[in-house]
Amino acid sequence: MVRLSKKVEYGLIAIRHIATRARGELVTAKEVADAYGIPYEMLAKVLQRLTKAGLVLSVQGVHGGYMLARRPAEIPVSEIISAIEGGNPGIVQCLSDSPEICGVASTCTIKSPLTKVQANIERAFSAMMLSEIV
Amino acid sequence: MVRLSKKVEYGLIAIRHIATRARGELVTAKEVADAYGIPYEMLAKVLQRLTKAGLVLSVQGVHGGYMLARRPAEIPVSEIISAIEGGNPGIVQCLSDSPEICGVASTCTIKSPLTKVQANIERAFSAMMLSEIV
DNA sequence: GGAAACTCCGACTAAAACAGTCCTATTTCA
DNA sequence: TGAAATAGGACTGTTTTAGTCGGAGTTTCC
Repeated sequence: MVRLSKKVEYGLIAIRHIATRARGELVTAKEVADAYGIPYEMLAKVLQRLTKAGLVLSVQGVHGGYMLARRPAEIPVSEIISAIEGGNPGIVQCLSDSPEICGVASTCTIKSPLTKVQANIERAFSAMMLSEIV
Repeated sequence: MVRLSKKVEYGLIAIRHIATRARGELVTAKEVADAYGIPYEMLAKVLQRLTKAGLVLSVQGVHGGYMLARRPAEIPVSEIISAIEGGNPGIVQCLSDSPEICGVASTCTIKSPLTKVQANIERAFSAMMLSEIV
């Protein structure tokens, strides 16, 4: 029906793992990759995106690693997902950010009803905080 | 965030179009394709799947076409989607029908929390009936 | 009975997205 | 300086998606 990408899956596992640690403690990408059998380079890139989005903080150098930027109760799952996936493509092309290149645009009849469904889905992800999955 | 395929989009447009007609009146795939600028052969295949799933009835022959098998208020959008997309692949591979080939399966920590989110999404689609989008 | 109009069906191709890999900086610390 | 870590670009193979093609089966009309 709907499907999250592997990257999102990995990202959720990783950020949850980080969340289980004491606040301020650093966790390396390698540790997470080893713990769950996730390809290291893939995971590294996912964590970089989470860093860019301001969800986790990174420390470079030999004793570096990642830590949460906020408390788990303040991080909605929806934000994790959109940080990894990039934009916010709608449930249907029509509903995405990008201007209408829908093809059926002018005659599209299902756009407005689907807006409601989309809002429901987003609410489902927004309502769930990281703290709920640790 | 989540995205429906073009086929689903076309299917929704088509079945909605059919639903606007008088009960029992036949609508051809060509009519729908022309009306919305949808590739004919693609739409035909989508309608075939809807037929197989028992959502619409098809009549062959020169004055054939499609009509709804039930009243719009009795057709949930979720059923339309899964009729077109086939199985019901979960929000994450772990949650799909197929037995675990997840890779991280044994150590996967996010599976159970996501089950709730998935249930919410399915509810969002199940709650909306075809009659609500005509 | 034959042609036309339509549905039905499966195989095929092209393009895009996804998952994963590789390689190289850059930063930090011992 | 070298090891360990993040940062990030480029690349490849696989899968999914969108769309096409060709043909077969049905019904209706003449």
